[in-house]
Amino acid sequence: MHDIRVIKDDPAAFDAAMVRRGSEVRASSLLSIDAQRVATVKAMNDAQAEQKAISKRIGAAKASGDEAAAQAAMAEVGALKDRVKELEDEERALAAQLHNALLPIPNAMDDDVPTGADENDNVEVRRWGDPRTIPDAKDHVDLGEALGMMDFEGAAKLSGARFVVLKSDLAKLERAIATFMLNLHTEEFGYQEVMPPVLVNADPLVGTGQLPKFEEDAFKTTEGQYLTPTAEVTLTNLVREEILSEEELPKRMTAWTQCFRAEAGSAGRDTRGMIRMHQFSKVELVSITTPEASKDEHERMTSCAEEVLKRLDLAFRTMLLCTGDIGFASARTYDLEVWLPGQGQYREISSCSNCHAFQARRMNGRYRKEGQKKPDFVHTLNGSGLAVGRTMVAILENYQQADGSIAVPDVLKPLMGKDRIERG
RNA sequence: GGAGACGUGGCCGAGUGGUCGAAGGCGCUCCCCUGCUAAGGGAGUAGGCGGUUUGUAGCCGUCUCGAGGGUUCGAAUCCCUUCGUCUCCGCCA
Repeated sequence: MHDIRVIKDDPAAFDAAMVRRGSEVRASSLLSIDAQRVATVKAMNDAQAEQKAISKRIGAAKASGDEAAAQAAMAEVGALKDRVKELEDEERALAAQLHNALLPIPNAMDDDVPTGADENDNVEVRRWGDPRTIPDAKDHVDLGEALGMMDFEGAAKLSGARFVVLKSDLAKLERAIATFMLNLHTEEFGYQEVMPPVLVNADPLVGTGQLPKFEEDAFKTTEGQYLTPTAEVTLTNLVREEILSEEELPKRMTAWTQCFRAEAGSAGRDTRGMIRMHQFSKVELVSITTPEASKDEHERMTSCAEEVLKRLDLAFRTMLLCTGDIGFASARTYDLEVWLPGQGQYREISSCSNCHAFQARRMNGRYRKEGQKKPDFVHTLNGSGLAVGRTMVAILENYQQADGSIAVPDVLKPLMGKDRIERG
């Protein structure tokens, strides 16, 4: 969410930021609501002060036994009471109107975010590893089904399309991948492991920006709660309504959770295989930092995600997303794309975003700077470290053997207890 | 799910209709005193919004005692709703 006072200070900058976003929102419409609001607040405060003063006189008169003076003052305050209530209602309505107008507005982006229309305009910033070329490479679906460990038909019977049932060593591989990632992030990078709920109220989703604009992407229960599309929601919202001390920052958290997405806008896209599921697991990274530290933290977080791919010896490239591809809440985003020999292309496996104070303002997450009285909003960052399902896809396709078996990456061998996955 | 109790400032804890944003204690900050591995004295110590202002300093107004609504000239204090916590029972992984 944007700060109306920042918009007021420099409406032209806000308008320019929205033009880059392709948003039609302009400062003038917001500022006129705010001007009404401020005028109403002023009138309301004045009326409240008057009412309060008279009420105190009544109290004093009663205390001194001057019943006549008390009655006179009570008569005086009668009309004022309605006026106060009227102004309070008006103020509340205008504040809500402004709030609701600000909520669907996307974050402003950093100046160095490249201008572009869609993912084709993203800019490659680095590349690691040699993309494997495998003769007659199979994709993960053929590999997994041939092993008898990846069952889309069984999943369809249970839950419909875009679900998968993993069995035997692939079920175990899911667990091994997640454990490897969690161990790396907690033991080497200082992230605190968290096990959050996957069912949340609406407020946290408003906080991170999934609501109100993207309601159709989420699964909602009959109780009015939502299945979380990513642990970014729960981890980030842990600082909701909090005022942290500066020493607590940066706060780094990681969680392995199931993620649920309706994929409402993706009909027909990636319908084959495990790339785009309604349910998948992901190891998420979240950092809460001071405004000064978020830029460096963004680089650090991205390198933490990259390290996972390096240790798995999976070739990847790091992309700086362009203005047309970046997410709603993000000011700057790196995507990691892993090489998939079965598909002959790089595919997104992680997305690391710096949201600045955009989410913090929505959830009122703040910190107090040492020696400073007023609290300030924290900066929030989130990244996948990594998507577990897509990592499995990458391992299957990159480590496939001519006989259809899968070599286990070195770092996963201890967790798998074997160095090859083959049909049993 | 049933019954009951409770929800106050960083923490503990008073306050059951009148100047209470709120006693007292602890913690913390600053100052003073003391010259010793401790104590004493003083001051300060929530957040939001708005105004004033060069200013995220100060000052002024207002709102907030889990949240929302109501009664009243006036509510932390009364009523309703709701969320949460605890205890007992039931159920259960």
